Amino acid sequence: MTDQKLKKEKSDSINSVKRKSKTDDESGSKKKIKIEKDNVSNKKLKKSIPIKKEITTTKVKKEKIKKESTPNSDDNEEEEEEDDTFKWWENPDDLDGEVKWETLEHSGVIFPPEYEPLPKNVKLYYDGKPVTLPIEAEEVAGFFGALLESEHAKNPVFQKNFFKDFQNVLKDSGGCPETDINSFEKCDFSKIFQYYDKKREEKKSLPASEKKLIKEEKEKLEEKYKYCLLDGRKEQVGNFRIEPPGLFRGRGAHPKTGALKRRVQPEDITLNLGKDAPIPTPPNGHNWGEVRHDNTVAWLAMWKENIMGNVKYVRFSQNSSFKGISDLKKFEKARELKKHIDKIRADYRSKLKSNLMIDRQIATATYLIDVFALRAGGEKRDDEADTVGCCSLRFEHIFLKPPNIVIFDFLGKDSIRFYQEVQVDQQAFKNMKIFKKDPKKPGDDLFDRLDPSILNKYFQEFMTGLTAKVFRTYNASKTMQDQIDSIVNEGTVNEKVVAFNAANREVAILCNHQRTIPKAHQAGVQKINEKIEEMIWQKIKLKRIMLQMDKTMKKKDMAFFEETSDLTKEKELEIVTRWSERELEKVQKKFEKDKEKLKFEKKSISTEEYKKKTEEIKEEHKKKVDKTKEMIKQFKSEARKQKYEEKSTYTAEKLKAQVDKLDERIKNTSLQLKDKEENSAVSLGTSKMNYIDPRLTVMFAKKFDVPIEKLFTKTLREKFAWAIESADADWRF
DNA sequence: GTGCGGACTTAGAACCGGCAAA
DNA sequence: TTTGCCGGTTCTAAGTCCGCAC
Repeated sequence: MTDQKLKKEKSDSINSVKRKSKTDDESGSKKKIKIEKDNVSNKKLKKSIPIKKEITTTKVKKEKIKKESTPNSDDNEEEEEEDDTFKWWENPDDLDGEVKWETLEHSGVIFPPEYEPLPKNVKLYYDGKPVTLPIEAEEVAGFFGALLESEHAKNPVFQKNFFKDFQNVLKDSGGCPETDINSFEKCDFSKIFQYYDKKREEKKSLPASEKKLIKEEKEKLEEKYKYCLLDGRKEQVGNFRIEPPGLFRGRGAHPKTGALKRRVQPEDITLNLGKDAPIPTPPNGHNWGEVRHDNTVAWLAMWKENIMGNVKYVRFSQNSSFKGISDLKKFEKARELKKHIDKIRADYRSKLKSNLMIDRQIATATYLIDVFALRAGGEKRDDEADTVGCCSLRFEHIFLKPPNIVIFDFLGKDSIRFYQEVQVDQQAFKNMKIFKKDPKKPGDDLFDRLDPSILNKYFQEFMTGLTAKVFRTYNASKTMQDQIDSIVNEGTVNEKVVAFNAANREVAILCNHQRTIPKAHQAGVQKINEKIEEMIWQKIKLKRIMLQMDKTMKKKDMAFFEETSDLTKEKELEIVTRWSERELEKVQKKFEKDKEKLKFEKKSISTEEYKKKTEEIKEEHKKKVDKTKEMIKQFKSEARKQKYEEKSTYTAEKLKAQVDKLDERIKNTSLQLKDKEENSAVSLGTSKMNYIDPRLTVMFAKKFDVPIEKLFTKTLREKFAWAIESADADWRF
């Protein structure tokens, strides 16, 4: 199987985890838990109809919710909560079906706070002069002002879309009395920005107690929205807060980025709840748009958003039984693919040579989806960012380098670049060449006969419910299983976690999960590099002192002293200078801060005391500056002369011990740097959350004796409670 | 078969809070 | 004690896929 080989080569080349040989011991795994035993087939899941677990009256239950969720009932609450959890996975026969629930009660949604007008003195400036805006327009100007220093505000498309909508709102709300606002360039939002920035600062610098109070207040207000009653059981609601108005932040080159996302009114909301459930009261003076009782869906409320015309839903939270059930089904479906994958691979391999163009395209696309984990790639509208997946790949997205190298270069979901130079199957290469043949030109579809529905129909021939995305789940979890199999069970817990993360990283790379390199990354790397450089400087200095004390040492241990010649006078001076500047800066900063602090205290102390303290601070600062300068002077002179001060307490042993300590620190810092660089552009979370069967993680934790808390955060532990309780150390994907 | 809307999963960015280093 | 960083959480955009109407 050439492609499997290819795949293996691909992953081997990036894999740095220790390996051991291992036979496939699938049959050996114990099947303790019921899910495992039954292996919940999808058909079975679909056919079954939910059975009501408890029939408790709403009133009683409601009181229970209130009691349980008071924030100060601590431990007790958790225990109670534990008992109350609906363990759906213990009865997998009862899952899903067309009808999703029998009764559903909830409190509706929370609306964002009303707009708070700017103070009279904070204004938009137009053509250099302050102008008055109707409140509606002022709000929109404020949206832009608040983001003034972000990247969005520099994007011309963002500016254009914002300004168009701003002008419309301005017109509809009566216009600006002083002047016509018709040029974005003449608008100056800086005063508005400063106002919001100051507010942000104020909020941040509030005393901890005050912050806590505000938080508690908010929690109290939101309490009842957080939970709902689903078939009499308490379940958590996810996004019960309605999205606040603002400017649409589309990803990549989105044609509508910056457009005004208008305020959602109760009249825009459709609620979904049980027929007999009390209807939550809408905000004063308002009505709900619609109230529905549709028990075939899993949402509590929805509204239509005005930018793209998409529907937004209020749903159950990630740890709800709904999400758990669909996660389990998703991974079971991916595991089912295991049984069919050989047949599918054989089929598309043979169809790569088909005489029918459509079959060749299907086969080639399937190959790409299977081997390179591409997404299906549905068609997109003109008013969306131009991103592609497999079926929507165009002429310009692949470059062919004979004999069989393909360079993929395109923007995928979220405008994340997919760039890979890979060796592909010889026949697949030939096919892609044919698909690009004249008269095809840039802008034309590579797979002109395909769309995801055609491809998915082909997949269903092999397995019901098989679609393109299942391949991603399957290959991701399969990769993780293989990676875990190759990890040797030894070392500290931390080392095992590092090995697990390395495996996780392989999956993230397969799925092309990236993140933009954090703004501070480059600076951070430089800082660490400088730190390492300075530690080496310290170390060499110590070694040179050792030699100053006893020249003969060099002969005794050449290797140890070898690096003493690595540091040139120029380099050392450079390091000393950098160090000096930083030290002086630090001292100065401290001084500024002390002064600032004293200014604050001024009101509460006498003038005399204030004077005294000022003097003290000045004195202290001067002392520090003098001391630092003296050190700088010494270091510089040492560097120039390449001769270092020997202290009376020095002994060869003590110096050697210091060198060892530095070596250890350098090693640790270098490791930290490597990790930082390797992870700077890869995001591990998405694959852990969506692609890696959580039972693999649980298996790893149990088999390698790593606490699950080291691998799953609290939210993930809640989301994957079903996996934590059902997989053991022998579990296999 | 095609186009479209609805319902769901998947995704990175933004935000927040706690903790280690200075 | 403060600050800056990092991991975790929240937010909401952007995909996939299905089913229905024509």
